[in-house]
Amino acid sequence: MPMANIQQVAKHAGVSAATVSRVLNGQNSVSQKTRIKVEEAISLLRYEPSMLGRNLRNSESRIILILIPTISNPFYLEIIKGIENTALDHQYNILLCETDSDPEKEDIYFDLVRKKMADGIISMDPAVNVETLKQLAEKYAIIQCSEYGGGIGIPYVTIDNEEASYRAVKHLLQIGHTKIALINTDGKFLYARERKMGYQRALQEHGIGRSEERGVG
Amino acid sequence: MPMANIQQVAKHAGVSAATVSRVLNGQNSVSQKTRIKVEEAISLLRYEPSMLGRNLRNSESRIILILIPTISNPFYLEIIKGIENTALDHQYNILLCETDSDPEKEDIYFDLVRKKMADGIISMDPAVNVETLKQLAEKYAIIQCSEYGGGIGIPYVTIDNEEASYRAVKHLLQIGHTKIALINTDGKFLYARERKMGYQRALQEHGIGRSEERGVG
DNA sequence: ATGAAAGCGCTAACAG
DNA sequence: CTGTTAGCGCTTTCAT
Repeated sequence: MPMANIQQVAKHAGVSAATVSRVLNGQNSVSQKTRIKVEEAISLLRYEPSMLGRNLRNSESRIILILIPTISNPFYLEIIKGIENTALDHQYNILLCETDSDPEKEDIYFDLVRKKMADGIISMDPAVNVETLKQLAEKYAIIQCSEYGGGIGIPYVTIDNEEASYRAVKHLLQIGHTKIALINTDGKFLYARERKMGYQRALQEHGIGRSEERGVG
Repeated sequence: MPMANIQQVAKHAGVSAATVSRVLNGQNSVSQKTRIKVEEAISLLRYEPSMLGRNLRNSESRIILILIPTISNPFYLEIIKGIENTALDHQYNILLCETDSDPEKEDIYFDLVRKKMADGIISMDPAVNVETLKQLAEKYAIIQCSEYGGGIGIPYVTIDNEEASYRAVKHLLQIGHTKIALINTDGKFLYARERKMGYQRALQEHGIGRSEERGVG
């Protein structure tokens, strides 16, 4: 006995498929009486709506790709969990894609969105092919999500280095420290400059001037 | 400009959608000339076949669920990679599902196959709800894959303990050892008895009898 | 509040 | 070798 479809439920309930669909999607334009009839038919037939039909009709897959260089790196685990939980709350599913930072493997996954198997990509692969990603982003939902992100012209989420640095120093000040050093890297990196700015802002708020600065060979 | 569909490709190539489909699926019942016309139209329109249409038509999602208790356990990583590679070779995709051994989370994933969002499940969660899994297995493709598997009436893959033990001992014998001990656990476990049998089989083949056996408090 | 009808994009059976 | 036709299961106008 194959799985019942929406038509059979409709017949059993003595209504049209459209009405069953309305019940399924929680539209309030259905009378209490009808709703109950439909719900009974649904549980009687153990009906489960098919995502295949719905997805085609809605032109969506409700799948999001997450690109990571390697699944073995625990750095990504917490982030992935967070993404996944939020996704599930919104009836989306996550396809975890290990790229090994290999353009060929990447391309397999890009194809998935071209073929509408996935609705979009959250890339956490710093080595991702930025050109391809940019092109894809013209037609599909793409997010660049890593500290390397930003500045390539597609939506991204990254670390607010200024604020993070500010908060760290602020914390140290609040618990009583007054001599706080910043160990930083070369100012040619944006994130280094940002961190320094946050550091200085916190100190200035407490009326503490930076004392000396020195480089390391 | 929305993505072209199979009809538009057909029109451009001056053939029917059916013929385009045949080209797409590599059927050899298409003349060389027609095939070329179609391929030209495809690349001209940058056509990418939609999996949504195809999947509905074929009543499949080409997605397989892998259930694991936690993604953080490196034990599963190699296995998952192996599964995934094989899956990709066969145009299947893997949805990695962390269950936390929580029946509620499990159920979310079971629903995915009931709703035809996934074609089947490979469960590597020893704590999986066996009853539910058995029921699902009546209608869907379910594999139990872990050392705890087997004996619950659904297809499974597990370790051949007898053979593994046999091979280990055999190896030791081949490199010249003759006094080989088996450190085992209680015989009430099937896998313990199996390992012992493999151990003995190897020894017997080399004409070596087991010497003594003792338990540990 | 409800139904009829059309259509999402594709493939397969059948006919020629 | 190729086209016509039907239909996978669902949602959404458009009527009523």
